[in-house]
Amino acid sequence: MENQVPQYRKLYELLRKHILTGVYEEGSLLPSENELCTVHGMTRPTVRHALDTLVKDGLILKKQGKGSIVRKPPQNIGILSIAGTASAIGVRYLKTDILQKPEIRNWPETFAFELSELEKESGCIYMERLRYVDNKPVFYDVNHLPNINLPRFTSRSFENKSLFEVLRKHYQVSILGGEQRLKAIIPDEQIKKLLQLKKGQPVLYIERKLTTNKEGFNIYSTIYFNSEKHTIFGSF
Amino acid sequence: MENQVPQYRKLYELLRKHILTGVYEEGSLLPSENELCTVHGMTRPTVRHALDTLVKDGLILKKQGKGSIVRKPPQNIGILSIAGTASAIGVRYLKTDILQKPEIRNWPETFAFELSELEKESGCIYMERLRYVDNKPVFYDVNHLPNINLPRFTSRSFENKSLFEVLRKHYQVSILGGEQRLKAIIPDEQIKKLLQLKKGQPVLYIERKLTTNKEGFNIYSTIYFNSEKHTIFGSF
DNA sequence: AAGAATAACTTGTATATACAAGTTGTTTTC
DNA sequence: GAAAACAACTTGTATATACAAGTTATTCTT
Repeated sequence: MENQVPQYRKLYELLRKHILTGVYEEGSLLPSENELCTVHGMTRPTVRHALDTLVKDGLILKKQGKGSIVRKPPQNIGILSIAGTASAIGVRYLKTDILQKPEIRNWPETFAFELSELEKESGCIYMERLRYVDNKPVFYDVNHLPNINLPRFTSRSFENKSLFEVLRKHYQVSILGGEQRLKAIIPDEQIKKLLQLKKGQPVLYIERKLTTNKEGFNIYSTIYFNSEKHTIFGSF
Repeated sequence: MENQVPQYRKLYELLRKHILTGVYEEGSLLPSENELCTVHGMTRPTVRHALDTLVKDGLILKKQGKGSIVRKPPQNIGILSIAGTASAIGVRYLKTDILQKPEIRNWPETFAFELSELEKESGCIYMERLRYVDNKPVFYDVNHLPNINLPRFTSRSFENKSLFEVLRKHYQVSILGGEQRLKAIIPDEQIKKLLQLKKGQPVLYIERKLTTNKEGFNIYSTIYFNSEKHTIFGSF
């Protein structure tokens, strides 16, 4: 009754947290499968299920006879973490301004992607963010998601958490994949102002649709990215 | 002795082939797990392992109580097929000009990526291509690959074959993954001329490193893309 | 001391089984 | 005839077990 979260999932979440918070260092070994079994009171298939999920996330790398090697991040969803051309460290100190708190709206008249009936009916949650590296704006994103089964979502704080993290943690929504289109454009005045661009400086323009484990629940984002001092980085 | 390929892998390969060749249509259901068990003489965990791999590939989508839905693929490597904003059909009629036939050179002094010792020693093969959609140039790429064990490579024709196809077919080199960095830039005069750009039109600039199944064999590309009428499209 | 064999670990593959939970069509009930 | 109950499917989770295969450190042999 009370135990709707499966065991392998719990172990996965725990290990994931420990990897990301640095309990296990990059390059070191996770406890062996048998150890994890005895410690957490489960059998090997269950433990392996959890580890498989971590492998899929790219957080560990398994080697037969050796163990599970902690791999810290690319942590990209598809393409999309920011790598500073000088140092990639700055990423972790990314600050976020919420320009528009999540609010319920109608879908825009013209939309870059096609919506399902369910999505159309549900209405959409809209939010805008401006993100800073070294106190300079580099990343402006506009997000649309369907208003399906997300209790209290509009009152949550996203200040320093990623949107994905909130969805994963509180609503068990995980990103399965997606598609995106990229262009180089000369931005309009509004974008130019927001990103504090120099005259003639082009921006990366990205339209994305992310599919999730919840049927009919997709996340739509439009991104404007100042690539003067940073680049969009992706590994695959 | 002779049976080094695991059963789940065989089943995976078989189902994969059947999905890609159209034995199962998009949206239809795969045989149930129990059916697959009896047909192929294995147990459910083994069958499920095979199906898990297909899910990871994005070739099927499982639904509890329902079955495994065939999902045909985008099947891109990372980002990088071109989708015309008007019609994506034009892609197939992409023409290629070889501006610089493959030739052996030294590695550039400054290079966007770090090279291994092996790669440095081997020298590099260099080639440039300009690619057209509807007889207009949209895509200019500069490629560097290490000169490791590629007999007769510099004398091959790449006119209408993809570089990857030649590598795969003739040298058993397959792409495992890679990383890339993207920017929006204002191009210099040379690029502007090559891509026949209007004044002030920015281009997408991409640096890529592709890793292959051959240890120490990576492919490095620099791409300039005119995104006025087309977009870079990727799914993941 | 150097190399070969071994033992003790690790993950990989596979079987056999059980019940939970979601979906769908059929049967029963009203 | 319509709604509720049921049965028969589907995939999801989990246990218990066994052996194969790769890695590493130790022990034995030379």
